[in-house]
Amino acid sequence: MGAPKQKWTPDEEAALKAGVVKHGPGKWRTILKDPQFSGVLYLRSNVDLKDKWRNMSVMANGWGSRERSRLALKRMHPTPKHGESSMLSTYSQSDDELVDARSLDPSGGSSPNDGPMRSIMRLDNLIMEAISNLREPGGSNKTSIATYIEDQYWAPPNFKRILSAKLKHMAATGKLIKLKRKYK
Amino acid sequence: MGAPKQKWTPDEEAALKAGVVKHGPGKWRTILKDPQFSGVLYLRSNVDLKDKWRNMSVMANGWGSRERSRLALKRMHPTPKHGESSMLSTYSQSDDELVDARSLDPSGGSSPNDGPMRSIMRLDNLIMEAISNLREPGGSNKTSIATYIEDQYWAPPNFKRILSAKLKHMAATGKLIKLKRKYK
DNA sequence: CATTAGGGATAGGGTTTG
DNA sequence: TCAAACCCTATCCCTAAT
Repeated sequence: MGAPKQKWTPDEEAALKAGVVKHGPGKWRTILKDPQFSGVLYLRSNVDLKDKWRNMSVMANGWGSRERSRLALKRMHPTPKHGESSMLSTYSQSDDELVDARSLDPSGGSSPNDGPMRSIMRLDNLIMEAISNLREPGGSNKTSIATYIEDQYWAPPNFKRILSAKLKHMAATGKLIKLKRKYK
Repeated sequence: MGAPKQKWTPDEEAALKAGVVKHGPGKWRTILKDPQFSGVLYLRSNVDLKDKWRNMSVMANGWGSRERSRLALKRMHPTPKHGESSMLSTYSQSDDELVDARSLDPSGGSSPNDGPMRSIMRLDNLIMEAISNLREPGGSNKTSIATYIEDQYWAPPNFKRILSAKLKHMAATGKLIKLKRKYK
């Protein structure tokens, strides 16, 4: 029914590895268009590259299940630049948790399967921990909070956007006092 | 380098639908900043809203029986041990139509069969909001309240009759005067 | 500079095949 | 049976246009 299976040759696998080294994982179309690899990989699609890389990563990860393959890659921390980020400080150490919608709804489409959700559920605590441990006079800014959390824990690639939105929401709901600049 | 996918929750989808009803499609930033929805959608960007709406619209238009039957078949494969009672409600529950978005209350939970009642219960809030925002000296009359609500939200064809009955009842029970005075 | 529309790429779950 | 290879599509990304 489907297409006949095209088994990956050692040359193709080597080219894929080299492509990931050169362009990074996730840049499948870029790798494919690179003249350095297109001669070997011209039979493959960007989706093929992604799928094959997933399989290779699984094997490299001790023959675990495919779901654990995410752990294989490490991430780099972007250099934080101090500039025009807002200063924030805690306003109450209240015990009530501000939990976002994802964690509230046990029936609605959330299985115990994805890591980002767990990260989001802990964001309030992480932010408090960051501000508390940083102990910067006048509160901590967005950048240093992000840097602290990324240094202490794994963070998803779009973590800065999530954190920014979370801080904005906490400020809007009175969880944080805005010191220097106001959001919105 | 890619992005972990943040799956849309039913609450987020409901808020987006309600936001489109209120502000119109294409007003993504406006929807996002509306306090009525920001509590649910604060993790999303205006582009996220645009993308999700596109996806939802596509599904509402050309979604045949193919996908549904495929998923239905898949359901029967694992664990053929129990009787027939497990087939009841889990699956057919999830297909809500785009057309029904107009009657959704984003702040409410998700009970399936309280549509008309919920609308009427919401009328108090809508009337209050209308009088409050109109700020007409001495309170607002029926016509201007209806105009306001119809301008801000979608209203069913018989809305004027419903509103009229509601206002009459509120006046008879003293709630209307109270509202008018409170928000004068 | 901010926002939106639209095309295109990716991530991750699911399915098929040798 | 099982994993490599392939499919599906919700979500995310990039860019032009305004």
